[in-house]
Amino acid sequence: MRSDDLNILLVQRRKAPFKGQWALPGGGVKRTEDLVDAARRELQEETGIRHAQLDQRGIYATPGRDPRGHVISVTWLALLPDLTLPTAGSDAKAACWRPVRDAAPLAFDHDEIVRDSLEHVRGRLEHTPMAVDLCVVEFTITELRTVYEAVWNTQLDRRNFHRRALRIPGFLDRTDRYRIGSTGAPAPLYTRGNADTLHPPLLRPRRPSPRSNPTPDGQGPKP
Amino acid sequence: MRSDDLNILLVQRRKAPFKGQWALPGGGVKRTEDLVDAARRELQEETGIRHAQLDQRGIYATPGRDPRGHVISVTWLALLPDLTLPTAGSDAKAACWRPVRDAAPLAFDHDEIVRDSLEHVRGRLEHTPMAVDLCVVEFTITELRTVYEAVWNTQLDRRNFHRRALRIPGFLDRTDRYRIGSTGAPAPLYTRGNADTLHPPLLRPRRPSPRSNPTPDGQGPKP
DNA sequence: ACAATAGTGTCTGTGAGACAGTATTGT
DNA sequence: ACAATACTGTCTCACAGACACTATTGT
Repeated sequence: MRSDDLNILLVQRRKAPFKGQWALPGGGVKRTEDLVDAARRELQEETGIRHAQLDQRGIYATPGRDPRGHVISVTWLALLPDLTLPTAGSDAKAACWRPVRDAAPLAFDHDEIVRDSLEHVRGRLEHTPMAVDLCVVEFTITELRTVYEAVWNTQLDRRNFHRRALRIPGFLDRTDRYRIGSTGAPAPLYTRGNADTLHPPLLRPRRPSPRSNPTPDGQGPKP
Repeated sequence: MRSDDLNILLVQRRKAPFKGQWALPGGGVKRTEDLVDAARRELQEETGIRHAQLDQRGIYATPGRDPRGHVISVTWLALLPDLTLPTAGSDAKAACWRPVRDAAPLAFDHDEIVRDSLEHVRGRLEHTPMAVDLCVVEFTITELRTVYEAVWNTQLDRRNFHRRALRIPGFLDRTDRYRIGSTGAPAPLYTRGNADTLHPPLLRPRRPSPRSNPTPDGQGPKP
């Protein structure tokens, strides 16, 4: 998450094929190495990022996806708040964050990988506290809602989201601190709870909306 | 599906390691071969089954999962109605269907693979017409419900299931034929519709049940 | 007649979505 | 005073789940 937008981490390729083009960071696995260790190592080598929680996502093996031969790629997913700044590494000329909307076109079949992964995250946000990974350690309900809105690319009703999020047991732990500095009432800060699945789930809107358009009511209350 | 129960296809290993033990069918990929072709070939060699629709499921690469070395396994999933009888092939001493409940213990980490895959199928049944793959070409609503009950390991209300399944556009196409032979009214036969996702989804019961136990009302109507 | 199955209808509780109103802050 | 934000409450519609009833078959 960077400035209320979902970004992905890209590197600019130093070598052929696709030299100079943008791609997802990655590389080969060594013989003695577990897959997740290889992913972690490549991430660090190419972007300097450490300590990210990597979750296995999928595998891509269509013949011809890599002009060098029959390359099988295992993809990994990590969600980070906006604190990290990537630094280019050995195999990469440069590294940067790019809004996921504007990422295409990428090298290899990485557009497809990004598309699949985004859809995966969208679904997982409903049943896991994964969105918390995209917030700083202590966050407000509004900041959490901003994450959901960015990933789902929708507008959510502020009040209904608030009510539903707090109803889920083990999702959010309230602290005794508040976010101040901006205009408005001070917003309580929350941390991630101990639940690893959300019951009930926090479902994204599915119907086109029964009564009216999904327009937030901007007008104030009657005096 | 065999006799209202969800079964998985197992082979008995002919060679070490785990010689004589039951395992999922599988084998190595050749250099020129796409992954799905390798899976299809191994399935046919070891069990004689052809023409199954294989979907990629996951990848398993934990070091030590195979005593022969660092083996990375890509797993594939196919759902079949109960017409097929496996025949043992080259690398397998025998092949059989086994109820998924009674499958453990299997060779390697195949118990874990089975567990993950079952959970995956359980979720997919809510959003895809995948359950139809476990029925014969023309099936009754009751037969379809039996599939859902077997996979989810629950009892579903006959009438509510009926109503909800038929409400989903593109899920089921009614034929003009009926299933007869057993007692009771003739049941209309259906075929799979053209939808590839279910809107609205056919969700499995999540709450413990608000009013009473999930007991079907066995008693007949009042005269 | 009776049991078993298929199909339809009704009722109720829960929850999502829409929206009003109040409280607290900075400008 | 006013704008912006946080929080609470109410209303309505949709639907899941529970269950009653009718229709059609075989024994």
